[in-house]
Amino acid sequence: MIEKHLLKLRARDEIGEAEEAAIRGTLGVVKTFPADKVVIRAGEDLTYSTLLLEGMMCRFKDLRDGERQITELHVAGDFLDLHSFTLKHLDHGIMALTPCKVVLVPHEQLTRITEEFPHLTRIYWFSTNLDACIHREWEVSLGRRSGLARTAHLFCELRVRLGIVGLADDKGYELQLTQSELGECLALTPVHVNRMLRELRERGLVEFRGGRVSILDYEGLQRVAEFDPAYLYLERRAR
Amino acid sequence: MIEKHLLKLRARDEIGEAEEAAIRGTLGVVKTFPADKVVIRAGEDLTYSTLLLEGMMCRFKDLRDGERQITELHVAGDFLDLHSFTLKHLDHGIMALTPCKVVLVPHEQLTRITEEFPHLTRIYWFSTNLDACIHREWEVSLGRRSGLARTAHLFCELRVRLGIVGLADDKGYELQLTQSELGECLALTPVHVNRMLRELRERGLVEFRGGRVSILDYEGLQRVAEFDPAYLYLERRAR
DNA sequence: CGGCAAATTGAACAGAGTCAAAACCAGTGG
DNA sequence: CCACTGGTTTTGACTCTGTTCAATTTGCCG
Repeated sequence: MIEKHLLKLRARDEIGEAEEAAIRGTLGVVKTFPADKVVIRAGEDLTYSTLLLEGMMCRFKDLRDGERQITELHVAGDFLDLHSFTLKHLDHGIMALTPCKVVLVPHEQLTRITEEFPHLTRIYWFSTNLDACIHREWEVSLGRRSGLARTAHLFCELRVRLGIVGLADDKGYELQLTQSELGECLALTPVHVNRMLRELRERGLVEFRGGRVSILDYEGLQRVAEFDPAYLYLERRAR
Repeated sequence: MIEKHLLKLRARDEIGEAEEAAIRGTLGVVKTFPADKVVIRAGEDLTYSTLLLEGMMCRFKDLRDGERQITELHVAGDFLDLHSFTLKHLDHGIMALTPCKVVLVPHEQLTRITEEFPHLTRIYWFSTNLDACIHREWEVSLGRRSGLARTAHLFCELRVRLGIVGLADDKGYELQLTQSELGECLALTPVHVNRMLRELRERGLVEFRGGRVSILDYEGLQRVAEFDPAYLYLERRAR
């Protein structure tokens, strides 16, 4: 059930037998959500964290005028709100972008981990820091990259992150998002997203169509995006 | 020496005597840096974290064409790179914006904390999650807010964060940044920053001049910025 | 007093937004 | 089986926020 989660953790650090067992011991109820369902509302009290097993979710913040900024995409294997363990409630919402399956992890279980498994604690701490790395990279995208580069960059990021959990290869990956939703990630209007997708397609870099990203020229795509995967910390560190 | 750091922590949680002593026990060498000095380079191996005692620093990422995005500002009392404890090296640089004083905290001391002080560990984990909250809010600013609102929002954020450590009041606060540096935070050109500052001044909201932010109408400023301090988690949580 | 970075202002330009319309596509019900 | 519906995608024309380029002014400091 948590194979993808373990793949993600083990891409960066070693997880021993006892630690894996400890992780399995924290798992609670399994739940499913339909697409577009808001799973966690900003501000609500949380006593558990949520591990994404299948599907894609996102963190988002709404503005007064109805605009929405998606601040991070989540793929299978990600903890959606491990940070709620320390924050107790979130400053943002979390919603399903596709039908999703999750498993809940009660905070008291995580407290137990912090008291009995210091190394595993550091791994989970790392995991929330990795989210922060992604946020920073998105700040750079939103602040400095052109619409085209921004779009390309997102496709590169997903190529890597989905690749870690076996959901992407050099050919591409499934991505069930609308162009509007892409726009909510990229801070572009749906109209402009469409233009950027056409441009990337006409340049022979990627094609996004029918819920699938087809990578035509990964090298070229990375060049347009100025993509450097260093921020995703793919090296395995010794324990 | 670390009064401001304790003020920051205690604004959100209780710190007991033993914990305070433990924190003091982690402190290593004190260092000073002149303005504009890059203190930590992206990618370099780190074996200590750095606590800012005086001055202002920032996290930044450079792009190929020489552009720079500042992804977070740091004020006295902040850990600049507590996340380096789990990341081992940073995906971004850290530089001084003003003359600064810091104290180094060796990672082995932090490891000791994680092994002996679970509650304090959670507080520091929270602290890195708070940085992520700030990153998310900046994503919203960079993605969705107009130049004017973005500028106003930054002034509001600093009013709150500097206020916590006693460096700001309702009148305003010291801010030794150039308009170019503000532009690197806001992803605006220096020329446009200047125009936004004029607009804010002419509207009677804030005045930024001679290294000082003078708040003329905080209510109005928050309204323009759509500023909601919830993302800074000012409530104290019970232990 | 001179030098130089920072701040300021104006004018032309461009990337992305807005508005509007058409094409496409999947699901629904007669 | 097919017309209808509503959401999504696509394209064009016009607008606007913020950039670029260029020149001037201000202010600090040796």
